[in-house]
Amino acid sequence: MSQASNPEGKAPLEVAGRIHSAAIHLLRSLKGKDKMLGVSPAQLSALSVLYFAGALTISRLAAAEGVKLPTMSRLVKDMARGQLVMREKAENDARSTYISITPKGKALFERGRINRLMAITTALENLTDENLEILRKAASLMENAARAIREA
Amino acid sequence: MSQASNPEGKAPLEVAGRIHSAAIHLLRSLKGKDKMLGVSPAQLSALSVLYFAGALTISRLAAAEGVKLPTMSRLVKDMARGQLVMREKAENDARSTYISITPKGKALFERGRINRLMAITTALENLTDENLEILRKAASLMENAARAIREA
DNA sequence: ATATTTTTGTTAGCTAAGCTATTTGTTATT
DNA sequence: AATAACAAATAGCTTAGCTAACAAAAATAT
Repeated sequence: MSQASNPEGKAPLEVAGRIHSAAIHLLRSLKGKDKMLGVSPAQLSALSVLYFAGALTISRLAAAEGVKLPTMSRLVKDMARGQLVMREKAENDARSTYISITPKGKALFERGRINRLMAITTALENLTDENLEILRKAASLMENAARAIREA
Repeated sequence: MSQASNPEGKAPLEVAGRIHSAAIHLLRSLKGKDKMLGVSPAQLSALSVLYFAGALTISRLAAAEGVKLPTMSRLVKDMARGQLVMREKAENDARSTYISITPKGKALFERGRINRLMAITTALENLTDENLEILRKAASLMENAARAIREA
């Protein structure tokens, strides 16, 4: 067992609270940065999945976003109308449609992403390399935790 | 100057991306945990501000949540109908109303908070004390960054 | 003192995003 | 061949966001 004490076992709960709060506050502080893109948060979030994961069926996209299928169906319709994504029939299965991001969608997403990351980067500007390394490691731990929770 | 190299200056941008992504994924993984409370995400989030910050005017509550005043006005109306918050006239200023969380609202919020924190705690269960300490420090750095972004 | 402007909040009316239930077409199972 | 399961779309409802318009109170100017 590599773990150390945790005398009362309350440290993890306290750390959970801090990380939870920090994640909420960080994302809330960024909420305003997407305004000028003229696209909604839900659409931006779906675009992000398509950007990184590539083409997905509507069902899978809905699952990835944690929403129900009809919600994603309409979201895709709206994004397709705005030329942000395109539909492709699956060749195996006539029921499925693959959704992929268009160059226009990609460009828009990248613009928004830069806005957000620049805001964070500026806020991190004066950190030491040690602190940057702490954040890097913490990000990895948080991704693991997120996966564990998702699969629980 | 206490900072070290950052030869290309690209490390902070990369760390920003990782932290941003980790925060999104962590919160998305928790999205489902509030279902059984029977109260909406927007209401839960407003309750959380009232829980920690105490009584606030609707304007200030709206600002804290990053929404416009009419949005919060209606949200408060709905929460008041559900006995989750109560209104109190300000004695100085007849225009203002202070909103505070009720015992019922407090109990509901605490139940939801425990759900979320237990999920995270379970996911963190096998971490070493060193890693817990990394998360604790990272949370603090993220709160600072969030404040810097908010005030930018 | 009075008039004007600013602030606080509400209401109305719109759009977007979430949901469940229903329907249609397609694939898998029996 | 019949039935069950699945993918997607649509309809209809609720909630949450917005702007615009309004009322009342406070602050500021004249």
